[in-house]
Amino acid sequence: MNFDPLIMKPKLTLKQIARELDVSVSTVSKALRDSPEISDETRQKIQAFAKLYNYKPNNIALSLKNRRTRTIGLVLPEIVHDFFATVITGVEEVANKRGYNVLICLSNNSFDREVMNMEMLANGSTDGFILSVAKETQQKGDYHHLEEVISQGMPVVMVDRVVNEIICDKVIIDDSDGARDAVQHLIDNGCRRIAIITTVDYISVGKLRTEGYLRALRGNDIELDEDLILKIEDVDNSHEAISQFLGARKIDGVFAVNEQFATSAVKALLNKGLSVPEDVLVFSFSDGELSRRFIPSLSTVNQHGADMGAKAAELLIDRIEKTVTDEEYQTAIVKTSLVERESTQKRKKATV
Amino acid sequence: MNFDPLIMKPKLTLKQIARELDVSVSTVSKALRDSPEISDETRQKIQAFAKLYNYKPNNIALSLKNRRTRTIGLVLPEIVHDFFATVITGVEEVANKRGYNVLICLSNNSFDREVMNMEMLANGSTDGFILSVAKETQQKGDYHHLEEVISQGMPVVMVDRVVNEIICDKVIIDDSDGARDAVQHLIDNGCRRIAIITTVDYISVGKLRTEGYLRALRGNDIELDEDLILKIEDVDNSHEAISQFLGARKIDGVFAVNEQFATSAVKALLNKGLSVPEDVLVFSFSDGELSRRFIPSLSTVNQHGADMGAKAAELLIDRIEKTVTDEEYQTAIVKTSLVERESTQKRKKATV
DNA sequence: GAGAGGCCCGAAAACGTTTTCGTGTTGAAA
DNA sequence: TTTCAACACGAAAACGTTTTCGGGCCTCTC
Repeated sequence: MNFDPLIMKPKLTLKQIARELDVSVSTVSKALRDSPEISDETRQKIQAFAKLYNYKPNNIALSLKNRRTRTIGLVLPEIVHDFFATVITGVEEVANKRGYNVLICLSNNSFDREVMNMEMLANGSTDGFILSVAKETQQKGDYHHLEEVISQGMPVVMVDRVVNEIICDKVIIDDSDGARDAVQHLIDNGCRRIAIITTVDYISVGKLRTEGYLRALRGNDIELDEDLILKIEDVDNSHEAISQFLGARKIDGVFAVNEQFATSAVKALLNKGLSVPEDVLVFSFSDGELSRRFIPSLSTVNQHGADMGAKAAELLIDRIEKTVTDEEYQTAIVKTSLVERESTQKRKKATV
Repeated sequence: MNFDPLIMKPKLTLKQIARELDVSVSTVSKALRDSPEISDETRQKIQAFAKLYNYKPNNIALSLKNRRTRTIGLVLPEIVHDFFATVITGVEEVANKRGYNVLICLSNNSFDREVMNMEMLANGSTDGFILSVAKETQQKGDYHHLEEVISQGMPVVMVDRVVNEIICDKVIIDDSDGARDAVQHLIDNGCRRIAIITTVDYISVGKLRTEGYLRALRGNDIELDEDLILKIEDVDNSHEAISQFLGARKIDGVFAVNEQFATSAVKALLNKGLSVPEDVLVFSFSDGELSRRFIPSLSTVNQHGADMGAKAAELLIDRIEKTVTDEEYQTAIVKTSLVERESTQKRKKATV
């Protein structure tokens, strides 16, 4: 079936139906919406015609008229890591269920692109935003673009990487508790010299996870050794740093705040002649494909990204559809859960 | 800064500027677009005002007027696997560069959701589609929704999972060649009994990769052993099947058509007491985080997903912006490339 | 002083909807 | 026969733009 201009059938409009059936546009519109103003006869005629030619109202016209687009903007720093991918899945699912589309923009962790994207979408394309702020934005601390859209009356929900200075709905996980639980698990399994591989402090979640690590140590009266803390600035070139760090220290456990750090750690330990989990236990954050498939499979703190995305979409759409906006902004905390796998089980079982 | 209704400043419109400056709406519009019809004085006054209050035209109104949305719809089967994530990145990048937004919908490999999504977006939300068809759609062979949007004059570009029955622009990789090269590489490194772990044939890319495998064998006069071919139906529960398959056969090489199969294969081999790459070489398809981070890191056929997405976006936007549509539809083939890593290097080097 | 022409600007239509309001016709009640 | 309600439908405005067209006023020229 080649593309033949002759059989092109452009979208049907109310006006065309009206002309065809020799009624007015208003009559067609009302008939299709089952208005009692229209007689049964006319209504059935119009509905039959519309169905036959598969009429669907034009979304853009509806958006303009109703001044709402039934579209939500999702702005993410990146997408290649499983966590954000699952967030998208969650957002998409409830958005679709509630009749919304999802416009996705990637900031690539760049402040400028984040601002650009939001300005682009704020001009009518979107009824609200779900946002996980770019690394660079957190570093700069410049949030004028957020204040801007909020002051225009657009609801914003922040996910995971939130900024406290902005008042809006938020969805986060108990980063600190999750980290504490993970480290506690290491301690329970006999670890005493536990290294942490984390991010620099301006990344909110990195800072919180570091806190959790510290709390776990304190809670078990293990003296903090600052020398066992590695803060990574540049994630992309982290492997070398991790390798050197672990190579020079004697430890029995590693807590890494993401899968990348964790796998680098395992590799470094193997190169050093140690084995995981026999010599060193490794616990990771962010449960993704990588952790599941890795050998040894990695114990992780599951962030339930899909749940977070779903919750964020619910909050946003509720906010969009509320006429009265008197409800307090809330911060939903999605519970993490520990997923125990081979990397923390001393007696290595061949789990599949 | 709490959200205060009092400092709400809703979006500025031409009408408001006009009223404020005591001119007509048309004058404002022309002034902002630097029309020569407007005197310097008025123009500067209006532009200054617009800039001061940060006027931005409403996208929806523009879309309605121009009957184009500058938005492209991207419909994908899934997103948690790196390949599609990189495709998104590529699409997003050139779309943004050329002033387009990207509406993403996930079909979750479901036919119904694919149809729903496309119908939703086709009603004016989108100027065209980039699509990778759902598994279920390929299985059913029902493409009426594609014919539908195409007959309405919306350009469609298919990526990776294409269907030959539909005439439109396509972006694919040389699946068969890539697979052949990978298997050739195994042969060159001494493999003779090479197993393939692939998908069922209705998945277009799986079938093509299987073809490449067969071609490589033929090209080297290696007799085909049907018993070394494993076709997986259910990806999610594939590990058990792979484990049994490899456990019962004597081989010296494995070619897997995706990262999941490859990692399962490595695990199964290890459980069997074999080591990779010393005893068995493993080559995978789809170069993602998993292959890079795995131990041993996996040799893969890199699909260059970002390039594919970028190319698809270019094709689509060209098609959208062409007034004359006489150009032939083209199928762009993005070259794959082999990435050699530890899983096929007999002398295991500690690459980082 | 009158016509011509150029300069600026406004009115209106259009994109595709929905909704309010008005109006003509019909039937029945007075 | 008149009046009034119910009924069925159409006209028009509105959402926020852009663009075409027309017109008023000034200046120049003869």
